[in-house]
Amino acid sequence: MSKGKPSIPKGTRDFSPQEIARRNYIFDTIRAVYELHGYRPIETPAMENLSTLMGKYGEEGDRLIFRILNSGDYLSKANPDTLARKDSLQLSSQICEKALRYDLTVPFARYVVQHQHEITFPLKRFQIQPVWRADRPQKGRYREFFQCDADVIGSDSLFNEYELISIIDQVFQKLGVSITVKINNRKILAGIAEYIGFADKIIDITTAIDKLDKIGLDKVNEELKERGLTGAAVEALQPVLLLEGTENEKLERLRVVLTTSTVGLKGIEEMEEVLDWLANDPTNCRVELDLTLARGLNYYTGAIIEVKANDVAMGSICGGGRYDDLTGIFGLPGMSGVGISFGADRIYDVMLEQGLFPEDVLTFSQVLLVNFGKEEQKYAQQVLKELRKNHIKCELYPDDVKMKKQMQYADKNNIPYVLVIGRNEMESGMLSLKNMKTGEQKSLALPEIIKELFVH
RNA sequence: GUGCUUGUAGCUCAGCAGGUUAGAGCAUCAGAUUGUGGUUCUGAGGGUCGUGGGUUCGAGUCCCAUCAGGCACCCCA
Repeated sequence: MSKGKPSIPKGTRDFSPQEIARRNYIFDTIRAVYELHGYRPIETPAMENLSTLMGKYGEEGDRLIFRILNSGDYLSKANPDTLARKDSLQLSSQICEKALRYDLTVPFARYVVQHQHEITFPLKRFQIQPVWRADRPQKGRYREFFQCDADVIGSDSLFNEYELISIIDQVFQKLGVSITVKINNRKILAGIAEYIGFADKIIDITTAIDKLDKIGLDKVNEELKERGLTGAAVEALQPVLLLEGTENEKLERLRVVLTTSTVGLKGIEEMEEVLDWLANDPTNCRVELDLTLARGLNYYTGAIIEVKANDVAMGSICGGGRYDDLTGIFGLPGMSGVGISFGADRIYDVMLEQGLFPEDVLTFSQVLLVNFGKEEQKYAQQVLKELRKNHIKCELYPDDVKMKKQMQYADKNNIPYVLVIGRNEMESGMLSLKNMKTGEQKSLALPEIIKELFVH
């Protein structure tokens, strides 16, 4: 980097018109599907009180929250001891009251509690906004990125799980992304932990077995022992890890293993019901029961959902699950919710890599009017007005420069048509409409031009 | 927080064992073509080789430090 050159923080990005156009295509698709299913939009502030966020994402999560330094003489309020000890973590909680939101789910929980008396439950809401994480950026990982959440809160029905999976299926079908939906249930995982005698170690067990396809069975077993499991427990876990067959076969076998676990059986029941709803309205994509799927923040209590793009090396592009008591921490217990979140930026990367964006999303103006000078421009001004009245996106080249330059402008900006209005055209009223893709040029009166542009 | 890796033009890179005024392609701008773009041809602008120090007669090249990117782990969208 040379000295004076400006830059932006690591892990953040500028979005140029092309990128915005493509990103909007993703947002619009998701939004349309959400709306089709009765979800309603909300937005929450970029910053929350730090106390709202802290402790909701685990120890690691707390570390990754971007804190906002208080304004004014913030050091005077800090505890002198903390300051002297140079205890950054503790100090930051004394001099930072606000933080950038880390996801959309916790702010949503806060929103629900705060607005509980205005809300008619169950509430179906969606939210498309950026979130920030002080993570180390790498492929498919940014410090500022967009999440597209949909949640149903205040309903225990597993129909919601089905509907969200169906939404995932529809969105990716529309976008042309080939995916696999992986589902699991936290209760089944709890049952497994109980079955092997380490109910209290469920987090350790799940984070270890989550890595199965990444590091292999042996390494997972090693890690399980490191995390405090006995050899016998690891041994007992093996048949569960290696389950195969259809979704229903897997569940049948699990039912035998987990026969003594009430939670486990409940999880199996839940899973069966979701699969049942799905059987009545099959998805286009594959929906797979994956017992090694343990992801999901620690507040998930039921279903866990994760979406992987097929044939692309990319982390999950959509995730979700059910949380029975998310609002409990904010003083509203017993409110169950289930939600999903599309990672727009990762979806963007996948689609770009696979060339899935339609060409026409890059078209802003439908037609460019050539500028030949003052007189012609006056005529063109009226044409512009008429086109716009007919909702045709158009623009006039603002300067009287040579035609080549104006044509290049149209070409570079993906403007599919150029309208040439010179002396001849003004006299005859027949304007020259050029199709930039085919190079074909037609001499047409304005009403015909409007008709022509309207179809395309 | 841990490990690995890379810094040369706006972008992608070349620069051969340290040796004259640091190169290419793409992009940009201009001209060939003053009413027709995407192809072609010609030309131009643009670099204190990330920064600081060291070794040397001489450093883009070697050494050290530092800063900044990238990738992987952890965790996650």
